Order: sequence, then C-alpha cells, then structure tokens
Amino acid sequence: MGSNDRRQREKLKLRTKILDAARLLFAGEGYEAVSMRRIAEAIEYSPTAIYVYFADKDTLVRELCREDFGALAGVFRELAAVKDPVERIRRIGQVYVEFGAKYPNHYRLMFMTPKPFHDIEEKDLATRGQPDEDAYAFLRATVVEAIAQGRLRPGVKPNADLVAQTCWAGVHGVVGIELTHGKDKWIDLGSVKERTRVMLNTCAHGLFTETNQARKPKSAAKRKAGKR
Amino acid sequence: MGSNDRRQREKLKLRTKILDAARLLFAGEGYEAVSMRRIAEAIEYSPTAIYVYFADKDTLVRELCREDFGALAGVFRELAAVKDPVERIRRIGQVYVEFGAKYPNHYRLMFMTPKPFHDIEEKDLATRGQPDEDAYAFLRATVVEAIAQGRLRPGVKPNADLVAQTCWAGVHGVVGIELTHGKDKWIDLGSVKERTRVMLNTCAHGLFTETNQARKPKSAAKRKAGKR
DNA sequence: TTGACTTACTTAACGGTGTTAACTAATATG
DNA sequence: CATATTAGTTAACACCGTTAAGTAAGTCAA
Repeated sequence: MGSNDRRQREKLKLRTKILDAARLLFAGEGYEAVSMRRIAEAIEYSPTAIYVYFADKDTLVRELCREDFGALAGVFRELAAVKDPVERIRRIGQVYVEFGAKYPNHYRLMFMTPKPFHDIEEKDLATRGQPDEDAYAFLRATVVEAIAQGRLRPGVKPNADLVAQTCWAGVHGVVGIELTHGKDKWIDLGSVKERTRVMLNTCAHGLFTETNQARKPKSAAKRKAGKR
Repeated sequence: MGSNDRRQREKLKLRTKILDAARLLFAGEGYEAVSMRRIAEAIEYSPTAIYVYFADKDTLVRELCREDFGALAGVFRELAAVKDPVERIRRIGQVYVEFGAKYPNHYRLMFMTPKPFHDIEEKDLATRGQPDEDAYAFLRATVVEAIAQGRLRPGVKPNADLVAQTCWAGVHGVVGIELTHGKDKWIDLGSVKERTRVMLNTCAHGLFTETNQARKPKSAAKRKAGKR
C-alpha cells in the first residue's frame, strides 16, 4: 500500500504549490489579484483543480495567512522570556507593527476584514490555533500578569480584556494608518518606528506604572532583572 | 437660455439620484454590493448612463463618502467651542468613533482602504475639502494649541503631527477592532463606548497633563471654564 | 483478473462584474 | 437651417468565482 502514501505525498505537494502560487500573488498584489484562474495558470492546472484542495478562494487565502502568521505567534512565544510584563507588552507591540508593515496584505485580510460569517456555532476546536486568537491570548495573559503585580495606573479599571484591547487598538491603529495613509501626500507621517514608539509610551504611561515608582524607590529597586 | 438652466438642474437631479441609490446599497451592504448594474436598476437607467456623471465606480462611491463625511467635519467644527484643548481632543475622539461605528462601510472605505493612486501630483486644489484631511487638520490644530499651552506630558516630543497621529491611531484602532472583530465570538469585547473611554483616558494621561496640575493648584484653579 | 468504486482532474458553462465602443435621438448654437 | 454637443442607449469585451458533468487513472474486493 506504499503507493497510497506516495499519492498522499503528491497531493500535499500540489496543495503546497497552490498555496505558494497564491501567496506570491497575494503578498504582492493583494486579495483581488489572487484569482483562481491566475493561480491555475501559475501551477499549470485548470482553475477547478484548486477546488479539490480548498473549498473556495477565501478559504485558500485565509489558510495562507494562517500559515504565515504562525511566524508571528512564534516571535511572540520568544517574548515570554521578557520578565517585566509592561516591557513585554511594548515588545509585543513593536513586533506586531513590524509584522503588519512587512505583510500589508496579510494584515489587511486578518485584521482589517471581517471574517466571513461562520454560521455554525462551532466554537470549540475549529477556531483553535488561529494566530490572531493566539496573539490576543498572549497579550491578554501578559496584561493579567501586569495587573497581578499591581502595575495598573491608579484609576484604570482592572479589566484584563479592556486593557489588552486598548493596547491592541493602539498598535492596530498605528498599522492601519500606515497601510492606508502611508503613501498619502497630504499628511506629514513620520516613520512607523517613531509613531510606534510614541504609541507604546502613551499606552505604558496611560495604563501602567513604571517598575521604579517615585514614592517607593527602594522596594522597586530590587526588581532590576527583566528590564531593558 | 433658461432651458439650459433647466437641463443643468435635471442633470444635477439625476446625479443626486445616482448617489442616493448608491448610498443605499453601500451603507447597507458595502462596496462590493454597489454594482453599476444594481444602481442602474434602482434609478431605471442603463448602467452606462452612470458613466456620464462619474468616471468610474470608485469615484462614485468616494464622492458619496465625501458628502457624508462632511457631516463629521460639521460636528468637529462645533467642537471648536470647547475651550480646553485636551478636552476637545477627547470630544473629537468620541465623535470620531461614534461616526465610524455608525457608518462602518463609509469608514472602511475612507480610513481602511488605500486611496487609488492619484498619479498626477495635483497637490493643491484637487484635494482641498476632503473631509479626512479637514478632520486631521482640526485635530492637529488642537494639538498645536495644547502644546502652546504647555500641556504636553514631560518627555513627550513636542511634535504636533506625531502627537496628533498618536491620538488618531488610538481611536482609529478602536474603530478598526470594532468593525473587524465586533462580531467575533472568541474575543470578549466590551462596549465600544467603554473601550473608547479607556483609550481616550490613555491618550490623555500618556500624552498630556491635566489642567489642574498637582504642583500648581492655584494657577490651574483659575481656568474653570471649558471643563466638563 | 475483472468489475465496481473512488480519486484527481478536465472542459464547458452559468451568472455575475467594471468598463468601453458605437450608435441614436434630442437639444443648443453659429 | 446645418452643425456640433449632450445624454442616453445597446452590445460587447474581458474578466471573475463557482458548479455540473464527464473522463482517465488508480484501488480493491470477489
């Protein structure tokens, strides 16, 4: 039955070929440019062959994004090494913006396009492993940690989701403006890097307190590890 | 020559009719749903008649958005009455988010879709009166005022564009998340209103200082007007 | 080994899209 | 009154995502 294995391997190979061809078009020219017919031409199959591997165009492109955003989740996992939770949030934000700026079309699809109505309420396993959800979970966990350490600025409601969503919205906005208005001439946009820095400072000062609090310099001085 | 006038009036009337038909489709179902043929059916003309009035679909829909966003610019103008610049920025943000949440498709087109490459560099008059540019100019002017009053938090670089863009990115992110993930089940999103509030507090505390500074309670006490 | 079944793929077509070319009828102007 | 312009038409082009129907090849039980 080894031939069955071979057939499966070949199937996977074509599937990969489809994804690669689609990725090339998508990354460079965006969702609209990815047409079933163009992919078909690239892989030298008929357009309908693609439907053996993917239910429709949207499924195909989303799968491609899911794969590529796995890389983002990977970088996030490395950031677990950053001890200080507030500093970790800064790093998450930095990485997030870099990723968005690097893969604008991926970002647009994943974070600027509503998901197609998944009408069956298959909440459990179907949605596991989605990089956007994982990324949010990671950010949220970091916020939980910060709250547990009493790092919230007085007056900020200790709601992990609310705080995480505010941080997310901040960097999300920076990316969004970059992608949508980055090439406009009427607005004097500085570098993404600087705008990200200012946004992260704003979130840090607006939502959290520094490790070294002015009033308790001694107790804070103990926690030197994990700072940049 | 009076008949010429009448003809012009009738032309304008049909133009308006086209825009209204397009608006109805666009607001409810989004850009894709606005097809030249659907509009044509609604106004009982042939699809090509539309091209007498608008160069292409994109021009049509953008014109429609431009008109509707004039309302936003109008609300902004009212906000000029708010004396305290930081408070005014909060109000701008509130109005901005409300508008985005109310007209998601308009917002998506204006602030989440890159403008089609306007290849001729007609920077001057062609782009005047664009509501997005006006809105940004208004926000920026308010930031300039805040800076002039020495309201920047120490450590924030006194760059009006940078600060304005950070505020903008903040609320832009709140709207973006609402529009894209507002109906997702995997994320625990609170109300837009609350998320906006937290974001605006974050910006206020992260970028500015309050009028009543702790160290100078007397000089600050004089400025009671314009505060909520 | 043969016949039934399954898999991987093809061709042809359906109903849609934005847009253009060519034409017509009505109006405005010299 | 002839000519030019305007506002609208029909028909077509070149795409699009997707499906139905058919085909050739491989698998597998009898």
